[in-house]
Amino acid sequence: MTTTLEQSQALFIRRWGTMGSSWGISRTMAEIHALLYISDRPLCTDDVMQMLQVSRGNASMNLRQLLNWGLVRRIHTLGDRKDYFAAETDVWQMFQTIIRERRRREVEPILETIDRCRQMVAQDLRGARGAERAAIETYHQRLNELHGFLDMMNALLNGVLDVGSGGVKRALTALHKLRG
Amino acid sequence: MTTTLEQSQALFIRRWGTMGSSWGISRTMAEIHALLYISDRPLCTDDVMQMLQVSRGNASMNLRQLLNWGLVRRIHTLGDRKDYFAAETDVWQMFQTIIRERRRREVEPILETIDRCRQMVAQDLRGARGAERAAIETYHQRLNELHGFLDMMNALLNGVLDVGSGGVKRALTALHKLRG
DNA sequence: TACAAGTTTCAGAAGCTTTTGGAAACATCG
DNA sequence: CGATGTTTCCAAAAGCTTCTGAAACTTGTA
Repeated sequence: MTTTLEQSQALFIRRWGTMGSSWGISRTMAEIHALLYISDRPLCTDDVMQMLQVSRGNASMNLRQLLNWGLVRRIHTLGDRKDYFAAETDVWQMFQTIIRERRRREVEPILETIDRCRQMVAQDLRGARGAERAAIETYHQRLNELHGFLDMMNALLNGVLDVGSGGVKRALTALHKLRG
Repeated sequence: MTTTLEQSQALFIRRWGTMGSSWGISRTMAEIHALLYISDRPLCTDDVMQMLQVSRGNASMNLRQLLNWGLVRRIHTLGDRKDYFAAETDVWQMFQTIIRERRRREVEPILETIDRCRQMVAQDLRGARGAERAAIETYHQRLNELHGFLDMMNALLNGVLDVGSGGVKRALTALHKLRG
């Protein structure tokens, strides 16, 4: 027999998994995260295997990845040798963790690459003439714009993380009042 | 012979492609976008094929996808039957487009699912007792928190999109002064 | 030390996504 | 209309990612 609760949870887990895959997170990893997030008690590897119908290896790999990200923590119970796992339940904390991870993996490498690309053409800019020069100038300028934008977004994100959920709420009501 | 400019551009294109794949955008699509973004003139399908070494079908498919997203536009030149393509070069505009697309595809479905999941267990909450009730309550509350958070982020994003790059810059300097 | 319970690793299998290349559809011009 | 050049579609192939299951490993216990 399947209860309404179980059906509802399965639906949520599936959706979270789908969303994960369009975010570069493996479906199973996202599903495990969803499962732990909505569970009212820590779960062990066998629980995960049984509830999501995945192999032991798979469950183990993805649990470790979640620990790596800092989205899930291990829980030891006295007198039980099994590892149990629980998800971070503070959504704001979760958000911070995800942002930091993604920034480290995605924004920083692109900023480094842009720097490197700019350096590579910097010398050529002197000395070049005509069409070649125009091409270099356009390229250089586009790189600058992109870099500037990413820097700004980084700063904005830092601001948001610093002021926290309360700060964002206050900022939003202020913004709302400003335009009536 | 490969110029420094070409090497630098190839590097940027590769990196943008890599980044794309961890964003749910196919590598080729991201590479084509990068190519058009840094080019100082519109390019045709053959240019793309030649420069990125991809097949005609592939180039065509991905160009269409970019048109769909609104990141690239078609350019017709008088006296030339070929289609030419140019990327949106205003980074802020680009950002808006990407945010809107991703929100439509990712945030909205999850909000709908959460609503649906909440409705499914709402009735069960009356009538349930003991452990079953505790499980439902926890689940319901976690869904609420997540929903609230996503709503707030949506509002913040709307705010950012509304005030534009100037507004964000002003907000950031204000924030910076506040804390000395 | 041997054993039991639990966890991690990894090579191969399965499944999914992307790419190719050719055929069909489409558009334009004389 | 037919010739010509361009774009789109699609089925098969390639490539990549994820998953499985069994073996290796770790840790605690007697």
